[in-house]
Amino acid sequence: MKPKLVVILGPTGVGKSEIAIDLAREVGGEVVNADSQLVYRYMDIGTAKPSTAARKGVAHHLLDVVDPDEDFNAARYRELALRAIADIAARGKSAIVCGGSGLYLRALLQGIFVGPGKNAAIRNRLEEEADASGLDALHERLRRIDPDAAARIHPNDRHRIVRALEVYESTGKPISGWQKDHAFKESEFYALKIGLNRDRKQLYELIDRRTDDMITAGIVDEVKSLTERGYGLDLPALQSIGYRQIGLYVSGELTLEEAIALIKRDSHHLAKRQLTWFRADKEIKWFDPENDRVKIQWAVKEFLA
RNA sequence: GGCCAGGUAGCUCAGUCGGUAGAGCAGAGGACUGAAAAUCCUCGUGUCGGCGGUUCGAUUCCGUCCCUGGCCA
Repeated sequence: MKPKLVVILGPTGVGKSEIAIDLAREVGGEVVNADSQLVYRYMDIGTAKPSTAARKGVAHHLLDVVDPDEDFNAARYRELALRAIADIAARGKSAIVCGGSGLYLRALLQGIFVGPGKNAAIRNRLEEEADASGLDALHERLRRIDPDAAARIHPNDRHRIVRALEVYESTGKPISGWQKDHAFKESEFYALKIGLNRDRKQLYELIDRRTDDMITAGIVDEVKSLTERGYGLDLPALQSIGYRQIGLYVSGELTLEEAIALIKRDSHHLAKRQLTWFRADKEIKWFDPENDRVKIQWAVKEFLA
């Protein structure tokens, strides 16, 4: 019998945290974060990290586990989440996984290929090559060594071209080979996937309001204090929505109004991308976070019984 | 009130030397295996401000009216 796992997922700003915390109180559970930005310390306002007050009485895992300049990724997430879930089970409690990062959720539930991790030396060299001789040249090289991957990766998709070449160069085995071996076969959990969604227009309005609240709550000071701690604005963690735009404001390249408008726009885009990812997963049961609270509770209690 | 510049896609604007129009942004859909809040792909008919005139044919030229902005009174 596989261990049971409750998963709360959905687009940014839809109200996942609140529902997860309520459920945790209701069933005596603990929350495991599944959001790629909430793992970073000192990044609270811009990530809409649930406050300690909101979390009161409910244990949370995988929040604030790395510094903003540390490497973090889906494989590492999987390891830490598996450990947290095992600990929760050992305590006789229910784990409630909550977050909106589709890849992290998939890595947790179905694994991720166990190949080479990031190789900074190779990656940096490939990036330089891309700048010097163009992305097309790299995609062409990929086509020669790994036609399967090249067929699936668009010639403009810089991240994936670089990653695929990185994997090949560090192991001599093409990434498509690693992926075929893994293929997301085994799901080691029996998961109840609860998707939260609401009317798109309403969702965007909520995101806009939340963005204005972030300004009031002091996201500008948060970004300044991050740079004062020595974290560069070019770090991947600080290139995420909110931090990137406020960073441009702080460095004088945008007005505050422009930065706010861009945060709203980019958050809409993010929400849309998240929904595209989740829509493809037919195991998800969808609910309206406002009107279906009771239904969600029933579903979870029935699942855990 | 006069003069000037405009009124074209939800927004900002381009364009048609007369043959009914196209970019960016917004918006929508999609991809996603160690950066994923990242990276990338696809999708453009709208009385071309209203009415009249010239013309085989007007969004384009002419007249007139309305609206917006600027300058002058």
